[in-house]
Amino acid sequence: MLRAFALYCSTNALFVAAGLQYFHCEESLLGVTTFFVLTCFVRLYFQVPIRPPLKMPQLNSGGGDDLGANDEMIPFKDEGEQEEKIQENAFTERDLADLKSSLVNESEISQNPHAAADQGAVRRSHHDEERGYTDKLREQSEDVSKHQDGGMYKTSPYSGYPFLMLPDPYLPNGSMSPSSNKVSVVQQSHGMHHLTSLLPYSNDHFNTNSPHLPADMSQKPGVHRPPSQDLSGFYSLPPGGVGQIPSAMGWQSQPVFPIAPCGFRQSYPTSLPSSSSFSRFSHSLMLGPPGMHSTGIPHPAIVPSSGKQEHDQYDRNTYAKQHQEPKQEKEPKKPVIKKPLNAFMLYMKEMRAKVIAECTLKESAAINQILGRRWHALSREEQAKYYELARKERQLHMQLYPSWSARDNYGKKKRRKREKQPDSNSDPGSPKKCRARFGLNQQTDWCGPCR
DNA sequence: TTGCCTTTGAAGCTA
DNA sequence: TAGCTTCAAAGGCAA
Repeated sequence: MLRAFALYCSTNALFVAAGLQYFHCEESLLGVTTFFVLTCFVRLYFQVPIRPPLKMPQLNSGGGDDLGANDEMIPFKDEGEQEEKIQENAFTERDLADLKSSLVNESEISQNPHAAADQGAVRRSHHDEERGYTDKLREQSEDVSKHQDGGMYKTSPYSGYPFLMLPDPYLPNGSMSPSSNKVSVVQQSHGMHHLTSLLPYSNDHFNTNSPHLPADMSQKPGVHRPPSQDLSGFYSLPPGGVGQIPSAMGWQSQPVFPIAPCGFRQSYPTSLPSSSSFSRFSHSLMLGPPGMHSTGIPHPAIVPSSGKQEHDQYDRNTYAKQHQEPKQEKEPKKPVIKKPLNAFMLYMKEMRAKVIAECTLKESAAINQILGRRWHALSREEQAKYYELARKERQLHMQLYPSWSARDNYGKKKRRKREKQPDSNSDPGSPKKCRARFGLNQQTDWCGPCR
């Protein structure tokens, strides 16, 4: 029995030493140590399970008696069986190391299981939350790498984007920053010459408080008001309007805007210098009849009622044909007033040529996809410029065509009923829906989560 | 020849 | 009021 006790103590020297250290701070060290050693022996020798402590024994807790030193156990070793015990001891040390390791893991988990679970949940939630963004990021990064767009792309707005953005502070009092007052519409395509025009929106013209504009911008549609002199220079009068356009404002006398290469319509100068400026003038319109209102004032929103292709054909040939074929005079087609362009359309007009040049793409569907992603990648300020331009366009359009309604053009395209497809309006994740979900202003508030 | 594709936003319509 | 539809630009493509 005693021999077995000595043997066990020698083979479990580390364990016993650890137990001694565990109680080394006690006053009655000798009694506690003796009791602990005996208890350990009795428990382990008779295979009574010992519950490991939740906390690891504090080794070398600093100062005090080093009662836990291994040499304390030397008297228990049986020197005659030392070699045999060495191997055993090594084995038990490995077991003890495993036990310590398991205790460490258990301790770490048990110390704050909720925190660990929360951390995991947060990670999962964060991961799920960012998954959509990362998908977009991946798309964008692919797009960036694909198109080698060094300057156009910015750091992804998805990263670190606040979940709920504050209301968009852009355009306080309806005005923009001086830089945003003019939007560069540089179009460069396929090595052609630069086609640079500006949209020098003048606050004098577009500020609702401007004396140039009628005070009652919200006038009832259908009530014609003679347009202001400034506006008459770039927007034709409403069909049937009583206003007369000065002959000097005819297209022949207008400064010619450069013709966009590759058939691209030139981005129109939305801004209006007080003397002579246009809004949404395309090169085709500059050629004459296509956008020519009956008054002789060209306007990009006015196109032949037969549609785009006829419009394009009109651009190229109709002017000459019109002089050769007087038939058209017999059947004057009612001009169609197009919808004012929204912010994204303005952006597309500006950036399309650049994307085409960069990506050597021609299909508008693919280009528009790229532009759509780039649109979302734009900063708030950059998008705000286009929102402001679009807003002014609508104001101007409303001014010049007070009786016009978007309904007027319904059915003009004769579009077939499409199959149900997720679009921007039906997509719950679309910026429009997202703004509505968060109670944000549809035009001015930024929709962060949708970026 | 004409509509589709593809994008976002504005406006109109409907329930 | 929410949800849906249409149109605005653009050019290749298919029927």
